[in-house]
Amino acid sequence: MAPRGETKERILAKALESFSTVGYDGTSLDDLAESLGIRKQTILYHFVSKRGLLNAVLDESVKILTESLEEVLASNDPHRDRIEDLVRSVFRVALEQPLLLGLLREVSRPGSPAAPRLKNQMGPLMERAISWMEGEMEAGRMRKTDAQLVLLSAYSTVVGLATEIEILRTAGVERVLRPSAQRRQELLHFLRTSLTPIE
Amino acid sequence: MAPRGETKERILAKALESFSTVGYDGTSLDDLAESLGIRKQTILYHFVSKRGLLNAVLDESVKILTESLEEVLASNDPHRDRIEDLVRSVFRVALEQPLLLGLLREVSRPGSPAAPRLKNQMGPLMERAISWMEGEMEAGRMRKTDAQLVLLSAYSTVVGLATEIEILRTAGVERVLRPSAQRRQELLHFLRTSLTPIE
DNA sequence: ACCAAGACTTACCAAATGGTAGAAAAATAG
DNA sequence: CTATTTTTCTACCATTTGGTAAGTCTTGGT
Repeated sequence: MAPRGETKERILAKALESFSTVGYDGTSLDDLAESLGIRKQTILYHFVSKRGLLNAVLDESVKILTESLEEVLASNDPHRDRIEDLVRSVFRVALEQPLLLGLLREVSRPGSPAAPRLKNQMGPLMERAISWMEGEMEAGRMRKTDAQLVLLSAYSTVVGLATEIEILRTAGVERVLRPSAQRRQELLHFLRTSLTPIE
Repeated sequence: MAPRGETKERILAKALESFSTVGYDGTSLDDLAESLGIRKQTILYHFVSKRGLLNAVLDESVKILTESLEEVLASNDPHRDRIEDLVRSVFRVALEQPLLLGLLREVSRPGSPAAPRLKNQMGPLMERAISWMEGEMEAGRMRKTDAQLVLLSAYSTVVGLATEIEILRTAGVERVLRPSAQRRQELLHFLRTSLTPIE
């Protein structure tokens, strides 16, 4: 029928959407299939089980995120502001693929079935980021703090911006969603002032 | 049997545990009942439906959190460091009732059935916190930034510390969990350096 | 033309889910 | 002790769930 892997990718896309909004348990294969105009067994054919589908979606998402960050971490150009590059990069992903961060949020819950898989895949990346930060601190280009805490804080903030905004939207004042560019600028400022060493 | 509302509270406690770890959809009333040595219908008797149970658990949790914060926000003592008090207060809750923050995280997902209820309950508190911060900024006691962003960032960080640590535990280096007191100190430092105005 | 492999479907199913109806047991009031 | 109310249980049930088995249809190679 569909000659190429077109169906498979359509399933992956819809699955990402569903997992990241209603969660893993909240996603029914039947509903997913129906929303695709497809029979459930087609899904099971491509991905052996529901768990298999989650794994596939997760793998794809982590890959995108990793590639985006790896690029920044790899460059050694001392003229560029690495922190700014990182924030920009993550923000770009968050804006282009907000569902992707939603999935991360969903899957990084302690009780999630895919939590260990996520650990394995994100582990090396985290390790690199942390050791890079610690290197910067050693060299005096960054104020000495708990690298992991800063990382967790920034990560949580961005994920929060991408997902949890919903709550604040009506909870806070009326107009809440500042242009994301401005938001990014302010997060950047926030991070920089607490990270740049005192001259 | 149990003469007082003892059973009801036992149910609430276990429900909080379950909701905050495996999520709402991941929680089965049968399992919950079994883990309590009770029949499912007893749960349905006290709380009309599963959703009713979630609402009850949520109400209780928000109440605890609100009381803890309200106390700090209310005091007008200019000699005390309000930020420090806030961080301490939230950390105390996070340490004593980590499940409570897990529930918040679960329920604050956009697609959650209890999201609107959470909005309504947390709304006023958020509003107060934000307007307080903006007041501080006006008075020059706090550097001018996006109050909501800072709030979201701090909130996400603490929730992250309470729940998402799991990922970093094995992902990052071996020993990761610094004593929470130290963690709190570093978050405090992190916040203060980016919030105190330049003299 | 034929056949093997891939893609997708229909037909089922056992288990689990949230929920209803009503009986039994326990606590309490008189 | 009896009547009543509160609490808990047994017995069911309709629906949904993820998954299996086996078929049909399509496509591409020879």
